[in-house]
Amino acid sequence: MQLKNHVEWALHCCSVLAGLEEDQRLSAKVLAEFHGIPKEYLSKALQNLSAAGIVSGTLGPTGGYRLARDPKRITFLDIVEAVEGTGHTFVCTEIRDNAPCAAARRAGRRPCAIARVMWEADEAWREKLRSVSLADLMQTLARDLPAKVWKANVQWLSDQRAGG
Amino acid sequence: MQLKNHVEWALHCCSVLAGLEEDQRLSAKVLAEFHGIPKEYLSKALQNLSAAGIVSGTLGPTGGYRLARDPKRITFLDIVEAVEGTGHTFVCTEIRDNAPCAAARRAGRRPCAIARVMWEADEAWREKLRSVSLADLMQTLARDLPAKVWKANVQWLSDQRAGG
DNA sequence: TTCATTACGGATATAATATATCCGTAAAGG
DNA sequence: CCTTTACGGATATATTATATCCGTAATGAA
Repeated sequence: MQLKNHVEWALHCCSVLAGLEEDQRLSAKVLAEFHGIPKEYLSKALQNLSAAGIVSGTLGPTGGYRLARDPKRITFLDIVEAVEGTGHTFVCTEIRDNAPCAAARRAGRRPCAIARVMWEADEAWREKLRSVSLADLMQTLARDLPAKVWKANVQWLSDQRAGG
Repeated sequence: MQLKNHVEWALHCCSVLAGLEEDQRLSAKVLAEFHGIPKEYLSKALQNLSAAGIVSGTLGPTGGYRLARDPKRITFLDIVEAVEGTGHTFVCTEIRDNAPCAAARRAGRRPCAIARVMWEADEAWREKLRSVSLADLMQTLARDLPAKVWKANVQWLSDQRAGG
């Protein structure tokens, strides 16, 4: 069981967008080149983020993406669910009902006890992702990344827009 | 991202095995029939459980599976990992290094800040699964299941062995 | 206007994984 | 000796992930 690489891409793109000035935008092309990933496929992830209201995309030569709201109010879970969906990792197919001796009385019954535990684990996972915002990540990155590297990135990104 | 159905099957099989008397065993065939699932494919899951030391399989006409140790000492995580593997749901491909302007200094560095958060969420998921034992599940089932249903199941299972 | 650039979305192709079946082997019991 | 069993390898099919391609409409610049 693995998350799709869209999740990794989306998280990194959001962290880059979070470092932008208020009126700046980055195109899918630049984001793809910066991360060394295929542009067309990345676009799908960005469109998911857009549909989820996490980023906002605008058309035209000066268009591109920016965050749709304050990084404090964007959680890891928001981003992950936007590209990966909101389903449980565990899908209960109610095989308890398949027993040849099983009573066929399924109405109004509690969910399978096994599924309940698995879903609680899913919720613990979600709760952790819900507890970390994009702003939190930026703070961590500010500590982790050498200022030199940070600056080089910012420079390169703004060059892309300038150079055309 | 979904767990494979082997996880559901393995959990249900273990819960059935946990209800057995000390010297009883159940064959893959009976377990498959009881759950209405394909025997050959279920066998793969049971063999994984066996390799992980969760169940013990014996050959011959009276052979089959039983739990390899006390249900108190078998956790949901043990079972899930036996069939699903122990990998993280989030795989970090270090795309931060793909930036055209990135310094190529990867040695001795902390893991990516994004990956760290995602892995903490994975750990929260695992911790929850680690906290619930097969014995806990049996207690829940004892409360959930009407005595009548429970008895019918036990009866059917022992009939399989008797009837040949 | 005209043109280049962009997000967006549908259609399609390819690779990887999940799901499943089949069969041979060795062990164990009747 | 025969049946039943776990076990493991090989193979087939279905589903999903990954990726590409192209048409459309919007936007800004020349």
